[in-house]
Amino acid sequence: MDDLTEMLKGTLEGCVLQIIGSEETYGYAITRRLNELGFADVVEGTIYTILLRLERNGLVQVTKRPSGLGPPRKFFALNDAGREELATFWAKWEYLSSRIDKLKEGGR
Amino acid sequence: MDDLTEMLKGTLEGCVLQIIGSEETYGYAITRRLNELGFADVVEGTIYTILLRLERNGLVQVTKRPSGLGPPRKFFALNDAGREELATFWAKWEYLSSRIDKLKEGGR
DNA sequence: GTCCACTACTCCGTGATACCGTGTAGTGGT
DNA sequence: ACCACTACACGGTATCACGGAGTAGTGGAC
Repeated sequence: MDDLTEMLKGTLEGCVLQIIGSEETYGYAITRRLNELGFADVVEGTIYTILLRLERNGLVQVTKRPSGLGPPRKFFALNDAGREELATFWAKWEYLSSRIDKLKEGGR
Repeated sequence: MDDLTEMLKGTLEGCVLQIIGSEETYGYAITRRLNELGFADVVEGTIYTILLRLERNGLVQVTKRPSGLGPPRKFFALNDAGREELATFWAKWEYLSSRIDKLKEGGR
């Protein structure tokens, strides 16, 4: 699938929130997970900027743990604000995707 | 629904293409149509920049016609390149929305 | 007959976001 | 010693939707 960059704007952050919400994890693993899920072109740099933003916005709780396999990992977990943000994201996604699907169906 | 701005990136242009593809129309009417369809906060300025971009990228055929109700209207219709771009857009949308829905369902 | 509302188009600057390339580090295998 | 893989960080770039302001044309209210 060719370039999805623009379409990912606004949704990729939500995807990261969802992944963090389902289990405490770290940047490198999140990137691999997204790649597996079909977001093939997403690279680490992108995920790290998103994680830094989540941290800055107070949506996650961060814990640094040694890895035994490379440098220490920064584990991310959602806090209450993060869970709320995730719910908002899904509400927006439902809203948007329903409108667009309607438009596709001939949309009157 | 609160701010969808970021989520619309990359999709709004496709929506405009779809509307133009279903009937030859002009900027002001496209904006009203989108508002009706639930894209409530989309404003004229946004649509005009998209229309200028479509024109610049050679995806539309433009015809100016007098209105009898205000200034003349610029009618837009898809050309072959535009129809191709529209098909690409829907393919991307299908791809992306299926991945995201899968992620939402617990996505492993 | 002057003001206002509605239609219709244009331009410019702003902010948010994903991407890219590069760099730094730690561990383990050959 | 070198290389591959893991893991994080940073700085610059392009794209896009938005906001605001401006310009025009028509017709109705008073």
